[in-house]
Amino acid sequence: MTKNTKFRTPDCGLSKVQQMLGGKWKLLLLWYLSEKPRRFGEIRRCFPEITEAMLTKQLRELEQDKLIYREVFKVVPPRVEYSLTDLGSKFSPIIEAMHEWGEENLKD
Amino acid sequence: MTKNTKFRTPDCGLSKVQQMLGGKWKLLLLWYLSEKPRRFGEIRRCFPEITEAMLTKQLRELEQDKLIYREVFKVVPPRVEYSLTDLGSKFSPIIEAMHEWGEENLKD
DNA sequence: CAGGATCCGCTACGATACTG
DNA sequence: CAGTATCGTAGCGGATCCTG
Repeated sequence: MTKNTKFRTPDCGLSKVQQMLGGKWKLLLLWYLSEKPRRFGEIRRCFPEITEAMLTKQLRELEQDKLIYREVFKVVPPRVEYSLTDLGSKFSPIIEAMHEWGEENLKD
Repeated sequence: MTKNTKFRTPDCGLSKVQQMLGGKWKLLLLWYLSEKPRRFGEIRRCFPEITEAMLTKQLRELEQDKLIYREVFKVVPPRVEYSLTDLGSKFSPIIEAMHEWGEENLKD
């Protein structure tokens, strides 16, 4: 490689990844959903620090980016389940690796 | 696992990772430095979209987090070289994986 | 139960000018 | 060459209240 065009920013895949997963809770949410599908309430209870508004927003963004799937059951009371898409599933090993790296190396 | 304490936020390794690498340019910079050590000017020229102030800030943060090493040569004109630390090197396969995932799956 | 609607502060990001 | 020093801004993240 003579020119390092591969690092030029906007069209680089890595940049897109960062934009998609830059949100403060995105990685945590994806990681949580990688275990198994979850209902809104479950997620909320698992991450009490996130406000409902914020949680909704992040979930919607992940949905728009095709990382998670949102299934609405037409029942009363309402039931909504979030799960990883294929795309999201393909990413979860990376999240797992990031977590391991953090656990092993970030023991301040 | 009966309780999902592993997802509880603040003490989770994944959260720390996100805080460390959440910066808009951090991943790109680490990736660039994973090729080989670079001087400040080289980095700047490779990422003309980053202002000098921003670049300096991000590099300093990466340095504080022990991901990169900053070596100052006492010469005129000044020469400063940035390189990955062992910690940073251990993370670069993950960056590579993120990039590949992006390239393969984000072709909108 | 699973959200939507507002409002708002902070700080991450950036533009510009200057320096050892 | 490799930075600092200031200042300005947008939007992310959050608090709070409301609804199908």
